[in-house]
Amino acid sequence: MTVADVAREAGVAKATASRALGGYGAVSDEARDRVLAAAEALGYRPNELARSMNTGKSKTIGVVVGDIENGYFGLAMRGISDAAKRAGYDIILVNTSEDVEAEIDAVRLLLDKRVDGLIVAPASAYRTEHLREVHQSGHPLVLLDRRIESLPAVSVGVDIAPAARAATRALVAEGHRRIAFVSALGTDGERYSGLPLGVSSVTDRLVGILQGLEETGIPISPELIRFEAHGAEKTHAVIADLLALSEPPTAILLSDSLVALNVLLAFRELGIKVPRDVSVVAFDDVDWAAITDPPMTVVSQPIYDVGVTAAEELLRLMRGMAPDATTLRLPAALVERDSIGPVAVSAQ
Amino acid sequence: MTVADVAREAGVAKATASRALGGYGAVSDEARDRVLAAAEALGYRPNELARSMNTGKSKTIGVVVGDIENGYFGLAMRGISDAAKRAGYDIILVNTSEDVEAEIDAVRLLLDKRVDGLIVAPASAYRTEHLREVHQSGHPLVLLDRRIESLPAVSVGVDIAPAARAATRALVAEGHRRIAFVSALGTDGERYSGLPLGVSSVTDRLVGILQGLEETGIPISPELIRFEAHGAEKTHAVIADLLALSEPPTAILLSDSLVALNVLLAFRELGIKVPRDVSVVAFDDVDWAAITDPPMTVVSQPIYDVGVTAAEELLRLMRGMAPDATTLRLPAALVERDSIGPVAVSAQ
DNA sequence: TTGTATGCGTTATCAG
DNA sequence: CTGATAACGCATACAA
Repeated sequence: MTVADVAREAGVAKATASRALGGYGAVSDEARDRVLAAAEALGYRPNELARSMNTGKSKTIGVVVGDIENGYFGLAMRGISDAAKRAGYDIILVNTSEDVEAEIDAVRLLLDKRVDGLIVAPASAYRTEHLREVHQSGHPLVLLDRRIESLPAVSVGVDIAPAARAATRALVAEGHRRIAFVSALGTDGERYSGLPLGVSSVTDRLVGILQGLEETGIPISPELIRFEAHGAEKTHAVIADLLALSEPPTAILLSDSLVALNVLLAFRELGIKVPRDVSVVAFDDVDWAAITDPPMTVVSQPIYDVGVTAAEELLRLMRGMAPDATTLRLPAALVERDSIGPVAVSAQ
Repeated sequence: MTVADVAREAGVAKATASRALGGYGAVSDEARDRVLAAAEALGYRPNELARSMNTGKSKTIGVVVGDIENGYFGLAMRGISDAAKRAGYDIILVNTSEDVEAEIDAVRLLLDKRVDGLIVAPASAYRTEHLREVHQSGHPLVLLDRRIESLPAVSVGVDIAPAARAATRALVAEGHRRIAFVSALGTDGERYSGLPLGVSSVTDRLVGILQGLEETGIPISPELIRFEAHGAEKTHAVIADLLALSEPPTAILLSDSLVALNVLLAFRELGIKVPRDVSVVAFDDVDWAAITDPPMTVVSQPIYDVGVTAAEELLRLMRGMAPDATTLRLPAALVERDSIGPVAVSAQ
């Protein structure tokens, strides 16, 4: 069933049928009625591919994320999806497994499929030529969660540093001076040797933490800043290593909910009690944070809204409007529950 | 940059350039080299929309789920995505918020965009005309997680009944005779009045449970079968109601991980201890199940594999091959941890 | 092996 | 307001 069929059935020209069906141009009421009736009768459905071809618009946006299985992106995805749907857009979702090569391919393929815009959570802050090309060639692009300093594209994420600072100060207020940070970020085995890191959202956490430390006059100990904690085993090793230090941490900040989960698992295996032995604060107020023992103090992030905002900014860009700002950060907040306690006597 | 540009640059006809670029038909090595070089020089990228238009294939599959934010679908999505990518397919993801109308629209729109196939987790077992149409019109369709009795389309899910039966028997083995089942399924306020339910995956759980009960000679108590437990408040109400019964349950089976979370939350508020006061088994071995207090006994489901299998079955269908089977069920397993205990003395 | 001409289903242009 | 006709970018039957 094509427009031609409908036109013939309605006794009008293709152009008229097309106008009536597409709801544009000028069509007499009578002609429109005949066309619509014919379309209904024939069960006509437009071929969106053909339509896209000469409008140049596909009513589709591409979303490229590292791990859709991760609750963080799942929720952001939901926000993107809801906002996009409201505007009549569909979403092509590509999961890169945090692999830059896969990201490069994905971006190219999505452009080949003529998506109207792109939302990308960049896997790396270093390999960014492909995104720069996209941006410079005028394709609407919004960076999700992570920003790239050298790329003036719009980025939408969470203003995490202030909350990280607040979390750190909350720890210091309970007497903690040996405060560790554990992240799953891949650093090719290298130890911490200064900012920035490869992923801005992790950098921002650390920036806030270091600021909180400095303000309270606590010296920064590079040996307490740890990466590569992905997976239960590696995380267990990182925690065991940290605890074996001559001056072990009395508090640990956990970079994301997956790290938090693995750390709690390691604690259980090692017989560590929170907050008796170690105090803990995790980034991201995941749903299960309230049922851990004890309920976990966390930095809550408006992830769904980040998704909504990212999509809305992209829509602005696609309409040719100026973005609200080149870097949009939504506020995070410290949600105090019971995983912070005073420093254990034996550790003081 | 179009094929025409490349052809001109390479000094060949459009058709030759098209063949060289598309990697089909017969092209001399020399011509191919010239075309590829020209394409490279001009930065040519194919317009996949145009390509799709006359091949009839879009290399895209549509996936329609109720809630991408839900870890279950997030993981299944990952499986689908991985399998699809291996075969060179992209995915258009639509979230329906478990709304049938949204599902109907989504299916129609995806077809308009000429997806090559569809994977749908049906929101309802009753409103299925749209899916029947899709199937009957010959479009490759795979049902995810939930099957529809009257629809002979391929469905891929988990063989949950045997595991539900095993879970029930494990409960009975510890002396439980008052065993409840709590689900988030919407039933318009109606109480349980027989099978099947609106969602086959929930029906299957109940079938297994009832079977386990019958086999062990325990009478079925309709008042212990509860629905509508979605959200923390409603779940709290359901639990409070259950516990206020003259003969309250000593064990509860939780239909999914979200229900489990809300029930644990309600327990905490009500001062109920697991398994001292109530024993618990939850469906779906969500990542945090191992860190609850105590670690939770669960029915583990191979969700990622369900996603992979669904995508692979769809690929078979799209290739015109017969499906492996019309109903594919992957095995579930009872993972025993510590949330099942003997019946409390006061309740016996 | 290569080139020519035509079709895919729309929208857009321009007379009428 | 309507109709014929030309794009859109590519694939493909057919001829050379």
